[in-house]
Amino acid sequence: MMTVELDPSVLTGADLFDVLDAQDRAEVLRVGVVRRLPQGKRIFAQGDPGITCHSLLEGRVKIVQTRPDGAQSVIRFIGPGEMYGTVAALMDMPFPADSVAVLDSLEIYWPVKVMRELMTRFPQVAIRSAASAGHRLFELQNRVGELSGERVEQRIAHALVRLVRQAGRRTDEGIEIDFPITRQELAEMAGSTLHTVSRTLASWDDRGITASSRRHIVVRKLHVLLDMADHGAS
Amino acid sequence: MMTVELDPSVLTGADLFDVLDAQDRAEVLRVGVVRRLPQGKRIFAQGDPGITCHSLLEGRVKIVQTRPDGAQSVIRFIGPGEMYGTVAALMDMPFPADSVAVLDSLEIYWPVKVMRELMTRFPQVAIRSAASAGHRLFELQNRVGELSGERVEQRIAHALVRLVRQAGRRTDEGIEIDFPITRQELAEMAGSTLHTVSRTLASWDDRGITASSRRHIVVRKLHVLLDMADHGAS
DNA sequence: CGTGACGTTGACGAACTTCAACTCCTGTGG
DNA sequence: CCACAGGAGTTGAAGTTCGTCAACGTCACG
Repeated sequence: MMTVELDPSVLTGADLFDVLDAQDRAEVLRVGVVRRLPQGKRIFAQGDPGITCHSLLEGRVKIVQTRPDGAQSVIRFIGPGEMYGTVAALMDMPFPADSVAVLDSLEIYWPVKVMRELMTRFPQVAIRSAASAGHRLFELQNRVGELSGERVEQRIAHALVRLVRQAGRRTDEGIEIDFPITRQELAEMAGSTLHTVSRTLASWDDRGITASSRRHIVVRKLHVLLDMADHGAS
Repeated sequence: MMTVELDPSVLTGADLFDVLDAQDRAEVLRVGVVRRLPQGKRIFAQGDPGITCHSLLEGRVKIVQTRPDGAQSVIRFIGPGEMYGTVAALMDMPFPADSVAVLDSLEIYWPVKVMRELMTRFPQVAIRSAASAGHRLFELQNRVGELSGERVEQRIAHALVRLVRQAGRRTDEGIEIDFPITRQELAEMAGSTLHTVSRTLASWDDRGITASSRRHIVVRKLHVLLDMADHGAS
C-alpha cells in the first residue's frame, strides 16, 4: 500500500468535513488512510464485517447489491466528497453490498473505532452523517415507490434524472453524465435489462431527448425526462 | 382531543425508551401528547411539514407513499413501541409519506422541538433512533434489490415473511399475522395488484403453505415461504 | 336486507424479458 | 502497425409473466 501526499484541502468538498476548520480537517486526515483505487477494484464486499468508514476523494464508486440468484442492483453511485460504508460500520454490521471503483479513484478511510472517536470529538461530523443517512432513507423510500408501480421507461427516466442530479455537468450539448456508465449499470439501477435500456435510449436519441454513445450519455431535453419521470407521459 | 390516563409502563416496550429508568420515562411521557387513533385516521400526510415525532403505544399504523399517478405503496407497518415520522421531523423536512391507523390505536407524540431536547438530555434516545434509522436503511436497500429483479410470487413471499417477522403470532394453526391486512395492502407492499395477490394466496392455500381468509393470513409452512423468498423456488 | 368493502376467477393482450445473432469499438500484444 | 479478443451495444423474434378488464361472489354491518 502506498502513502500519498495530500494537503488538508482535499477534504474541502466532503459533506462530512467542510464544517470543520483547516486544523481539525488536518487532524481528521492524519488519522485516516488514503489509497488509490484502480478501476474495477472492489473496496469492500457484501457480507464482510463493516469495520471501516470510507470517503471518496476523487473518481467514482458504485454500491452494488448481489442477490442469491446472482442478479445485481446498483444501490447508488458515490462521487467525490461522499461517505460510504459508514452506516454499516457504525452499526457494527456486515456491509450490505459491494463497493467497486468504476474509475481510477482515490479514497480515504478510517477504522470504525477511529471514526467513533472523531464523531465524539467533532459532533458536527456525527450530525452530518446522520443527516446524510436520513436523505438516503428518503431516497430509497422513493425508489421503492417507483420500482413497485412504474413502467420500465419511467423507471429508466428516474434513474437517469438521478444521475443528472448527482453527476451532471453542463456542456453546450446538454447535460452530460460525467463518468462512463454502461447500459448494464443503468439497467441495474432501474430494475431492467441492458436490452430494454438499449432500446429505450435508442428511442430517446431518435427523439433528441438524449445523445448516448458507448459508456456516455448526454441529456438534451431534461424537461421531457422529468415529465416522463413523474407523469409517465411518453 | 381527550387526555388519557397512563402510567409510565406503557413506554416499556418502546425501543426508544426502554433504555431509560422509570423516572426518566415518566418525564418523557409527561412532555408528550397521548391520543387515540380511530381506525382509518390519517395521522400525518405526505407533504405536511414534519414537526412531530410519533411513537405507537397500541394498535397498528401503516406508512403509505402516494405517487403522482395515484398509485400507492406501503413503505412499512408500525407496531407498538415503534417510532415513526421522526426522521423527517428531526431533519426538518416534509413527511415523505402518509401514516394511517389500520386499527383503533393509541399513540404518543412530541413536537420536534421537545424531541430534540429529550435527545440532548438522554443521548441514548438519540443513539437508538439513529440505529433504528440505520436498520430501516438496510431494509429498504434490500427491498430495492428485490423489487428490481424478482418475480411477483417471490416478492409477495418476501412481503409476507416480513409481516411474519414483524407481526407474527404463534398459534397451533401456524404463524398468524396479528392484524387485519387486505390483499390490496399486501399488493402495495410487494409492488403488485390485488388480483395477482389473490391468485397467489389461493395457490398457496391449496398447497397448505398458508391459510388465508378475509383480512387474515396464517402461515403454515414458513420454510417454504423462506425458500421462495431467496431461491425463487416454487 | 341492502349497501359497500373485500375477494375470486377467467380471458386477453401488452409490456418486458429472454434468446440469439451480429456489429462496433478499444486496447493489447505480436 | 495490424490482428484479434473481449467488452459494449444493437436489433429482431419468440415467449411469458402479470397487469388489465370484466363479471361475479361473499362477508360484515347498520
